[in-house]
Amino acid sequence: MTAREATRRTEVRSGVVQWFDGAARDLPWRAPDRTPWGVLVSEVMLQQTPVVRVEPAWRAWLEQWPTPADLARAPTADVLRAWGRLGYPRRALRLQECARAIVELHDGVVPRTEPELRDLPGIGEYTAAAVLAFAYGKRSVVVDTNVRRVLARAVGGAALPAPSYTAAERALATALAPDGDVEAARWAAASMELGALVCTAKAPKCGACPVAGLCAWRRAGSPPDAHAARRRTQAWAGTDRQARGRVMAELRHAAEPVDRALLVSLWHDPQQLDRAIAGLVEDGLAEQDEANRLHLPR
DNA sequence: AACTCGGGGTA
DNA sequence: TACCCAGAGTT
Repeated sequence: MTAREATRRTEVRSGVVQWFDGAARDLPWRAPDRTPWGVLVSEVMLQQTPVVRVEPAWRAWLEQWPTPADLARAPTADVLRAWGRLGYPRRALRLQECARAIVELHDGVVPRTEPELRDLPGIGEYTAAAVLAFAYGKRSVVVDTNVRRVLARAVGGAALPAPSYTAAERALATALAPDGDVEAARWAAASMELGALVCTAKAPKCGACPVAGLCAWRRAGSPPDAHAARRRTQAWAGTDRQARGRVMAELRHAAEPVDRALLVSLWHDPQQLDRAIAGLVEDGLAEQDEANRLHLPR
């Protein structure tokens, strides 16, 4: 890397962080009275679910279960109902398992080291780094879909990052993270926020970008996405996932165990419905009683 | 490395 | 419609 490139990276960092001082959203999990548990809950809810949908669910969740111990002893059916339509309900299951592990292994306190966080159910590379930075203000390399896009454009000169996270991206993010705890945590929040508000996937607001003049993608003439041909979004209508979602929605609303005959009336393909139910039972999201009726786990 | 796993808002 | 969203776990 040339000295000029090193300088440019430093300017990108400082420009984004200064922008963040005036542009940061007022999110509840950033409030001064937040707890590490509140931060952890927010990060799990935000795994593939947009901020606007998480915010009300997060408020209700933290009111009902303000500590890991509270969630640990809750009926799982209540947990899955509170999760509602956030999507990927296995996350709710893992979040409760996570709370129980925190109680059992860490005396009810969210751990503050990366290995301990990574050992918790539902906590992967991103979430562990995010909790370290945002709950404890510790240096970590936080790379989510926003950061990947910001770095791909500003430093990599590409329209969008590759379909899957690469070692080169991790290395770049690691090299870019400031040395100090406070600075690294601030950079993590700022780079995510830029990706969420300005450097968006579609129609980026380059006119509002603090580092547009430094952006490698713009300097290259804003070339199109080189990976476009390899991207493929998963279908939704008629999929097993939709069938699972339909069953879960019914179980959430039902006060009593649900007869299979009722579920058949909700889905056009009985075999696919069977697969969906078997999958849900396998995942621990649903249970069958002696009369073959379905209900949420107690 | 490639899959699976929800659901809704937006263009 | 298609795309996108503060990813994790399994194969």
